[in-house]
Amino acid sequence: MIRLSRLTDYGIVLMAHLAGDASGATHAAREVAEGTSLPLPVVSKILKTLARGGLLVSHRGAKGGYSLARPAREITVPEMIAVLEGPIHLTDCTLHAGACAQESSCGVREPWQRINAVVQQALERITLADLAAPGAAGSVIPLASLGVDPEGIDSPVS
Amino acid sequence: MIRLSRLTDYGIVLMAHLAGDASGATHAAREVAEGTSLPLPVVSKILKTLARGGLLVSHRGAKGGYSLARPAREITVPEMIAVLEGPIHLTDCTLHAGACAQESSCGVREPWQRINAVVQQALERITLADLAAPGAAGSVIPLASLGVDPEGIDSPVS
DNA sequence: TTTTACAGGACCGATCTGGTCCGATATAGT
DNA sequence: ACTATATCGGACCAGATCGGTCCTGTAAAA
Repeated sequence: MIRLSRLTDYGIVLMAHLAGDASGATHAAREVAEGTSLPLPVVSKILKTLARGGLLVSHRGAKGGYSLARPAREITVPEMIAVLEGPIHLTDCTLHAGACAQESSCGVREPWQRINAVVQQALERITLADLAAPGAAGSVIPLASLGVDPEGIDSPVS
Repeated sequence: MIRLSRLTDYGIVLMAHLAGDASGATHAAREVAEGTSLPLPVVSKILKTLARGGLLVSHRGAKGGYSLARPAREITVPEMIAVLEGPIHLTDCTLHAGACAQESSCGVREPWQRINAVVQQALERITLADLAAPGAAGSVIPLASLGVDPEGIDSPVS
């Protein structure tokens, strides 16, 4: 369903949670787990992945924990996705050539590359800061900058 | 990886193959399988799904086969995806509320709904006809209409 | 009536995902 | 120095999903 895995979903929620504080202080995994009502082992695992991917910095030992490696405004959605589950590519053939037996006759491969890029770019304009907005609701995401008319969201494309 | 399943990928290739002829004639599963170099059982299974979803019309019996239910220009990518693997929703919580324990505090849910819509809309502007272009290459997909500058595809977003 | 070809399943193996747990290591405080 | 805390890195497992095959029934054409 063009979906991302639940772990990735959780990961972004965790990132948003950390960005929500924004005091720059470190937060232990346990603390984040309680704050998000997610099981500690899962949270721990995901935070480790995010730290290894360079989106979080970790501090070991007592009073240790995680904090954002960069300001929330500079961390994009596809970046998080890439760290959590690899680079975005809708189909196999967008990644490596030769997977399809008849690249010559199919003519679909090249268009997919572009579609892929379009999705990637659309997501790239959304930063963690957009997701971490406390009250949420309303114009959190600058839809206009995505080249999409907000009014048209619910209506079919002509 | 924000990917769609291989079956879906195949399905779109098959649709493109059928759209490539455009004489409106019916094509048997075997014929399509040979034309795309894909195993017959797989092709058969996918074509059945597409027919059940209303994107293809089937003709049984001798000289039977499949043909497009509508002109290629009127069949969009998300439509095909929806038939092949259900509606597009990036995360669980975009589909049904209550899956997340703390919808109040997380503030991520609502933004995701919008992101989802953005991706959906971006894909909706691409029709089967765009994918079926014979020679392919070049400006098959009207990137301009997607609100994306073609020159920026390979360069990072500022 | 025979042949062709779709309809609708059941079915299975392989892979991936979600989730848990463990020992090792590094830091802060006493 | 010692202890408590908390990340690091990996192994590990059950369950779900996915890709793929096959079989029986039914409709249409020759």
